[in-house]
Amino acid sequence: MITIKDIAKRANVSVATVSRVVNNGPKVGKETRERIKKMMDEMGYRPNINARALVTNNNDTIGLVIPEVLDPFFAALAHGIDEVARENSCQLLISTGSSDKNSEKNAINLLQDRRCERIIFHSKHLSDQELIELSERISGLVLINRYIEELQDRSIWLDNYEGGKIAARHLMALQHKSIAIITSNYDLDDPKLRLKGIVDELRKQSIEIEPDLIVEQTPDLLGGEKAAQALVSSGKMFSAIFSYNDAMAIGAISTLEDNGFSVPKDISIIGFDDVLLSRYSRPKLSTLSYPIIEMAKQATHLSISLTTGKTNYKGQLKYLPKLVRRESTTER
Amino acid sequence: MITIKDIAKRANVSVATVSRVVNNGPKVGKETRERIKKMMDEMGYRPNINARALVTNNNDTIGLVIPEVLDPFFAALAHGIDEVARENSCQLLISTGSSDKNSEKNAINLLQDRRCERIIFHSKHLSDQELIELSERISGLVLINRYIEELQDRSIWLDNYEGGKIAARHLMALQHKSIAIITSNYDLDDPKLRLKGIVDELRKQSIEIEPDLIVEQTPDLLGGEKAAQALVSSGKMFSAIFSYNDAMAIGAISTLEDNGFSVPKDISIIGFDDVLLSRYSRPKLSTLSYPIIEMAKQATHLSISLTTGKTNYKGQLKYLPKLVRRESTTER
DNA sequence: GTGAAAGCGCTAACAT
DNA sequence: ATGTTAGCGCTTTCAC
Repeated sequence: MITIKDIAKRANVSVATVSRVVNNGPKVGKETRERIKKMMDEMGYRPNINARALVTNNNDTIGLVIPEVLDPFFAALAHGIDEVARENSCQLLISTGSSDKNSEKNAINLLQDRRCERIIFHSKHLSDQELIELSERISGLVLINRYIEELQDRSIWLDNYEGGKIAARHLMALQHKSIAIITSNYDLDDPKLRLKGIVDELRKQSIEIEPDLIVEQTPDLLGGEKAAQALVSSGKMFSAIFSYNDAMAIGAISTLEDNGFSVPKDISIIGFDDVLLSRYSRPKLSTLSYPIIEMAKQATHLSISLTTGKTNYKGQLKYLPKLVRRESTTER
Repeated sequence: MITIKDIAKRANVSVATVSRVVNNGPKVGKETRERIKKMMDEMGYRPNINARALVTNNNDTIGLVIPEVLDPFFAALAHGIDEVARENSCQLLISTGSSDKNSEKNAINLLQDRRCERIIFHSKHLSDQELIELSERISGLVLINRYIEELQDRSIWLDNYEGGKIAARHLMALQHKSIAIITSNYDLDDPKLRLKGIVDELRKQSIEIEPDLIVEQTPDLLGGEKAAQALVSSGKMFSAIFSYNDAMAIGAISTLEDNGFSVPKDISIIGFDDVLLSRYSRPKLSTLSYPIIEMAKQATHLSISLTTGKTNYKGQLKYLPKLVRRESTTER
């Protein structure tokens, strides 16, 4: 590998000068600059990022902590970050495995080992306090999908509670009175808030949800199938389902139809997230939008502005889901 | 940030000794080792990977070059790599944007700048020769979804041609004689090979595909919709569709049903890839499996074994798609 | 078993 | 405008 020294020698200048042209620094003669530049790509010089990082403590990397990359939701999140990162010539470094407290700590540690100053953290297991402490040590730390008051200008989040309410209003407007709920069995804020939102809003109209009609499962396709199976087997009546997310909703539809129920004729169902596929499911899924890509992009801008001293981020911090009405919900 | 020096000072030993215990090196007294270890996590010491990388030229990173991370296929690829990488305490570094020759070069350069020795490369635009040259400079370079004879023990690939043939046999077994094809409009080997496979196999039974019934589109949901629209508008008759991938197939189903055609009653359709969602589409999609996660994992093992001197990789290199028969294909 | 010291490739004072 | 030099934090000979 050819280094800055090789260039310096070949060009009869000092390494300092070469370094200056590499970094587009000032104080170097126009002629020299051109000469060195030419030499650099003749010799195929590529700066060693590790060496640079060692001295600057910045390696133009943006870290992302998520549970995994296979879930389309997280893939979308990663995608949004990647796009903005590239615009700012940063590379995306993914640290997966944030499925419990320890793995979250571990994931963030790995990023710190790399002296990664910019981190988008999808944390669901660390305490507020722990995150506050982390934020003091990591200047570019941004939380996504989580709101902490003390860190409110570093939190990009969606109002899940309001989302639940919006779904409730939609279902009530369609005259549904007996509503089942398929929710996640993970002990997290998101499902709780969505659930609370719908329950609170229904209660305003004196509609109560039967406890038997609230079923918990893993928040994925398979979980949706199982949940729907449980609902069907219970023998209870209901005309609509609120699903924690689209994946569960699509899984549920699959099971419902297999059991002879037509969606939405017999049962309406509304999802949450508006993943790409909800537009292509049969029937097309009514859902609540979760503008995760946009949020991810903003998080990245925020993180970058945090680390470049310009604390001039004026973007949005809180997002609201929007009702996306398609075919899976209809009048009772 | 606390460094190796701080530990050394505090423990009254030299940095060399500390370095040895960090790396579990030999030649350090049992008692000293314990003492230093204890001190390290008391003080919360974390080695600086950049510094280490500078001297060892290895930063325990595994690079991945793909066009983007949003596509579920590439997300799955990334996921497989990530899993094996983590088992080997490597971090996944994603370099996206390999959508043309220049961006592929650029993506791989960025990884090289980071002195990343292990790279899984999904290359569709660089020439065989260019890749061969690259492989000489990057000891852990592995190609995925591409076969190059000279690099055959570093290529993990799927036999697309055979895949086309398998689909053809399936459709013929169901008595279909007039078959339409929805393929990708990207100038790549994969669509060409799949197309050639099906055409060759049909021809064996003297079935020719009408040129009007071969339509090219972007290989995604929207492309599938447009392609199906074109097919429907053409007014030509056909009883089955071979789709380049599942995304297009699902998009096509959407359009077909919107136009009053029932799948598979009126028209059978077979996809390619067996993405997670094909199991949950309505009707469930018949398709050809593309074991991309498994392939990605093997690619990672291969890359790691390439860089650790043990060239003892004895895993699979070539993969065959398998017919996954579900509901979207039926007898004519 | 342990330490001293050189050096990885680069940046950033500080000279000139 | 250009050069000299001292590190950045670590690994790795080579001595002892």
